[in-house]
Amino acid sequence: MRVSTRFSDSIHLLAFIKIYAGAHLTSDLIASSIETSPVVVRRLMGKLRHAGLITTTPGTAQPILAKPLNEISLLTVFYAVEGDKSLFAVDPKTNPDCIVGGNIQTVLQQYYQDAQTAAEARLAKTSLQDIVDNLLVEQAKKDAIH
Amino acid sequence: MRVSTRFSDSIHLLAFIKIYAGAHLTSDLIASSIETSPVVVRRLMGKLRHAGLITTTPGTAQPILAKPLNEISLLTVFYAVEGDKSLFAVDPKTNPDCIVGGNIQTVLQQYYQDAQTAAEARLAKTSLQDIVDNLLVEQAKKDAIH
DNA sequence: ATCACGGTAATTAATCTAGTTACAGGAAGT
DNA sequence: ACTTCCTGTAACTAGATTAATTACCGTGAT
Repeated sequence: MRVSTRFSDSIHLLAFIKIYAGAHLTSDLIASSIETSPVVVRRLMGKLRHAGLITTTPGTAQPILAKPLNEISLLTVFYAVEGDKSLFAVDPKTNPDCIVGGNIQTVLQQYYQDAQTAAEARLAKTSLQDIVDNLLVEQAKKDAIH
Repeated sequence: MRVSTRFSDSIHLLAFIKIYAGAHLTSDLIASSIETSPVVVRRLMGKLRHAGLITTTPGTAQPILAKPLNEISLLTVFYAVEGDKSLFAVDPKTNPDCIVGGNIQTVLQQYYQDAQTAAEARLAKTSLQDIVDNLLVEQAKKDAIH
């Protein structure tokens, strides 16, 4: 199953808006940082807007963060762009006339949910502000070398 | 970002071998429980064999569990069939000449790893014997009703 | 009015999964 | 030996998902 980069790109996008708040933030400029197309950026912004994380005005650049970044967790972003999609997939079509095939979904579902909840709890602990702070630290490390 | 049903099907397969140990365990029979094709079953068995979870003899039915099921965790099965594939995908191609694009992979990687480790820790806590026990309980519930 | 944008739909290309077909070879009964 | 029932794999196909692209409409500022 192919892995989506929407989640990573959305975090990228939000961090970019924060860090380059002074620039003329067009979808074109943001796309050049993510190295994707402006349409992809606008699609992501659409999902983030629906989730109430940013506000935008049609026809005008400059998306605005709707909340302070320390109030937005990675989990919030994940839900915004990926919905409540599950990390582990149950095979929905198995033989119901079999002890295994007839009950496996019920049994696996709970363990999968536990694992996913554990992962989500970690994502909930990290805010976008943490990401921005880390980005600046990493950049400072690079600058120190050169 | 979603795990294929190989993981679920492999758990199914191993549980089936245990529960129906008395039957003539051909890949055809197992496939009829998973509702897939015998070839898919044999492919999965190949991975499980390489991981040392079962032994098989070419030309002969009856795969054999290489260890007691309480010594095989869900995480072991996950690694056997999915490798160390990550649940969250970093976007590898971003603009290096940008504070965000140039450092985002490094930063996200650690948080993603934390989240994945948390999920894996949960998977490691559950053994295939737990799954089998639960399957039998669920089946008993059904039988009690009818 | 023009120009620079965002919003969104439709299409395409690449990739992954699972199902299928095909076939070589092992094991066991006759 | 021969036949039959299997496993082990490779090759191919169909479907689903993702991201990139093309295209077009509408908005807002100058």
